[in-house]
Amino acid sequence: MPRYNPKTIEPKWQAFWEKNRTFETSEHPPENSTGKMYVLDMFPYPSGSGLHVGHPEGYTATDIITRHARMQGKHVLHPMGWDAFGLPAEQHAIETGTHPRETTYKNIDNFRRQLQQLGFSYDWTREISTTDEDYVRWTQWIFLQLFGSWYDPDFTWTGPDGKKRTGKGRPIDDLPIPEEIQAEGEDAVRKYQDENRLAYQLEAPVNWCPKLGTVLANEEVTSDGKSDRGNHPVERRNLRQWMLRITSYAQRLITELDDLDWPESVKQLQRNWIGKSTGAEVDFLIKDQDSGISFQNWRANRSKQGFPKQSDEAVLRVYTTRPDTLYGATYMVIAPEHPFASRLTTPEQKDAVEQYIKKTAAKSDLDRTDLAKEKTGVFTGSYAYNPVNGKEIPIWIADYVLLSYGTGAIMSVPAHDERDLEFAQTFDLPVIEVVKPTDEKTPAIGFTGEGTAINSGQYDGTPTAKFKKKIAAWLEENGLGKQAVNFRLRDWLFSRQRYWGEPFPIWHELDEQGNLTGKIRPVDDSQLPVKLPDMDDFAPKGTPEPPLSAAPESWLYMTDEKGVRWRRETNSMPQWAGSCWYFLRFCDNKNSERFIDPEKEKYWMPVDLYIGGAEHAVLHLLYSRFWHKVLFDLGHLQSPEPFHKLVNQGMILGEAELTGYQTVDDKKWVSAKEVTEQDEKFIDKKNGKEVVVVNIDAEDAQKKGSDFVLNSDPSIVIVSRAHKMSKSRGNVINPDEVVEFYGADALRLYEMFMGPLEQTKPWSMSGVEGVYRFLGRVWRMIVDEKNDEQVTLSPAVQDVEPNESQLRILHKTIKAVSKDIEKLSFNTAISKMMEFTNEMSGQKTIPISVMKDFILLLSPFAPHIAEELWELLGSNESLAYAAWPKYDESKLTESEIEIPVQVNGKLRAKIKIAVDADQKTMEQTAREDANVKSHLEGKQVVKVICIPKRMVNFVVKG
RNA sequence: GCCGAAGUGGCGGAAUGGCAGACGCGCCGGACUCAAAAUCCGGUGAGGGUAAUCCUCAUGUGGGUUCGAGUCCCACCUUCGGUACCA
Repeated sequence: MPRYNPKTIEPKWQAFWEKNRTFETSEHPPENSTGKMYVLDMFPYPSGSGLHVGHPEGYTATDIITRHARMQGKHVLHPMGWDAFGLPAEQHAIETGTHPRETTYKNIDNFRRQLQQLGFSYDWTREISTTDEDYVRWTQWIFLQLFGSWYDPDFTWTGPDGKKRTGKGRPIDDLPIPEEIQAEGEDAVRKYQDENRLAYQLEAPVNWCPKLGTVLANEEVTSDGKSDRGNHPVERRNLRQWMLRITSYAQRLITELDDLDWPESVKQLQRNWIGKSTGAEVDFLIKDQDSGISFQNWRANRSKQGFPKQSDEAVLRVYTTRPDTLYGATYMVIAPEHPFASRLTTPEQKDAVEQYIKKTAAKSDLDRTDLAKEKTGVFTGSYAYNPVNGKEIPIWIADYVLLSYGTGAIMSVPAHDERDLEFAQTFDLPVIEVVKPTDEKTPAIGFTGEGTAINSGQYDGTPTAKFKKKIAAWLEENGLGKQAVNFRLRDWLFSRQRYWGEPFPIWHELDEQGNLTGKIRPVDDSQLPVKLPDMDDFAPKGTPEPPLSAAPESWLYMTDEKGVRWRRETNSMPQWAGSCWYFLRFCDNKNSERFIDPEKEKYWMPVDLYIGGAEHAVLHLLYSRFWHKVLFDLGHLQSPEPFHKLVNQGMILGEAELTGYQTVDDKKWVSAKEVTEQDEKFIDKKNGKEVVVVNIDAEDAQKKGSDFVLNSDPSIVIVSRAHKMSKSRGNVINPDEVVEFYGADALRLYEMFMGPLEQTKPWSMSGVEGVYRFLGRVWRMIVDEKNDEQVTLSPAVQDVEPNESQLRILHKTIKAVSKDIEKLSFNTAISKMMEFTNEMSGQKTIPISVMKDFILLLSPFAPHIAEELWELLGSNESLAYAAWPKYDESKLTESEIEIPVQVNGKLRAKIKIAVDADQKTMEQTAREDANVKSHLEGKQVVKVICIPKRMVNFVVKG
């Protein structure tokens, strides 16, 4: 069997690695270790459809890095596991009656098989699944850490990393209890504590998806108000939910991004998601006929007493980023859910307001945002005083103001805010310009940038930036406002109404009637994990009541030592929970005492390289960082951040397709230039009629200018595009089939050769064929194909000293491949190895030593063929820990090199010169070239630029 | 609208400010073969030219900096991804 046959080689070496436990990470670093290296893939959700070609892309990249690192003497940790809770398994269970556990573990087996046949060097003894009871135990334990803590924003401390921070998550017992609450008794204290926990319950409007039978986090709802999974409609409902106080960590989540080696675009995405804004909170006195507080008295009072921490009933507190526009505030708006809404409504306005609130409450997020761009609202009948000038301004209710941001109330400055202007125009409210743009041509109304103040009393003429500072000081001095920071980030809605997730380790107290008293207590650590009860029916009931509420009584209830009945929390945790800390468990996956041994955490963390899809740029990566910081604050971890270096692999699209458009009835071609997309339909712009998409064979099309056109009618432009792989499009590539046909090495190599790791790129089966042929050439370079019986060395491969040019190409390749691996530039590394092979294959004698080094270079990319050839070249040990070849700079230099000669920057000749030729010689040699001569003829040489080893350029005139 | 990434042959892509198109695919020609597959060798940006180690043009568009720009600067266009009343 002389032909390159991955089908025999690959299983052979996979079995070898398993038997010899080649890739198990030793407890202790190897002798002469050059340090630890933790390389991690984003672990997959083991779906029923198996591995997708997108998975091996990142996994091959990390595999190359780790194999290379081992050969450099690094102590490598490279694990794999499963993010196995989640909707699809449960959905499948509902449809087929199979228990999600069964489906999940079956899918895991399939995924593991698929990954193993790709030859990844994972340490499988560290495999974990988020659904393992041992793992769930610690996920629940971490939840209890959150439950048992509060955030002290003023606490200044220095962490184990030596950095000084302000703000810390601390044990709930350390929470100072205000005297007035202490005085109210034990229940009040407990309630106060509960309200301050990092994990707390809240009655809140949530995204309820009837179809999925669950509430969703904001992040799981698309911008058009559909569920991220399944694209079902989502509506708003008030439900009791568990929330995690991620907003407390907002500032640190922004600040501590700085030291991470992440793509700047991902950092920016997180910053935008957290959305910090600075401005001021300002109190507006409500004009109140009953109390009769006059504006003057209030102002005088405030000057004395200052700005209260909590706003009182007499005022409406707003948040603004533009306190410099206070003089332009002509009305106020509160959110429909604002607690003052009904109180501010006058009897005459009562009907209108009630109707409006009802209407907006029924609106889905979809209606409240995108489609309904026109502003709606209703006047409350009440007024407030503008604190800067005492003017009475009306208070409106409108749903363009959100209760969940800032204070849920705004001052409207229609002249300088797009939304306010639109609203003012709709309801005919006054508009006062208070900022003059620096550019004369720009109209002041609608100008939202910075300029100079007008119509602002004594501040007229002040530039915006300066004005902001001045007015902030003035507000503070007069007790009317203070500087404030707001974040777009909301607390994390952490509960789901689903069966297949981690149960909360929480008990709710019941009174004698069986109603919740509001008192809760955590399950004791020693009782963890709270296992999922065995149930036959886990289907959502279409009501917010979770499936677990139908669990067996023995699971659901307990009676404590005092005879009090308790009921378990029946919500479950979201899928994100398990992925928030799995990288920690990999370091110490069998520890039964702790979630991770502190020494191991100190040794392995942070993850040195983390590769995964860009779709997790905010959610998973933000949640993980949040949990990590909480555990860090509580002293359980020494690393403040989980992932040091992050790389996003690009998406792999289907093969490029040519498509054209035809009329529905008579199948006439319509040029793509005439077609536009509307609501997922394609319309002929000329007549508004629908056209259908038709696939076109590559042979029937040609390129014309920048377009592709039909051969039969070049006036018809067609579209060439690669699309996302999807079942409906039928362009999904199954890795199993690729392996079956070309082998794992070819698949790995191809995925790396396609282009830069981070780039989106289309699949091409003939590209796979190309790298497969390359592996065949490598095989034939070393193996005697004429020998049909067994694998023997090609007669050309001999134990001889390499000549100078062989050494040069070898060392050039070692240098380039080594550098490219470090840069994660795998596509160019492979092309360098192709060049090497092209050059060496033809040679009469090929030194074994050169081949050995080359095989080592190839091994991280195509490990199976490399091991096979390594063995053939005379080794009886795996190459997995062989020393990575080193290049010798002195072997690279050539005595004579070719350099370009330019005249006025245009290439005119190439000359051969000694590598160490001085500038004079270079110029001399260049001038002697016939073509250069002809271009210099009759011209005046103004300047000669000679760059040694590079080029010569003559600058001429005339 | 805002934020981010990217525009280079028929295609995927390569190029510390210094020979544009490495490497691969595809295509064309040749060798081997009775023939085919496989393999090997050569060619392949466009246009001009009898030919050359020749000339012109060419990295989305228009300007600029520079002896020299795919690469740096300014403006614009297009595509893709994310996000959207956040005061």
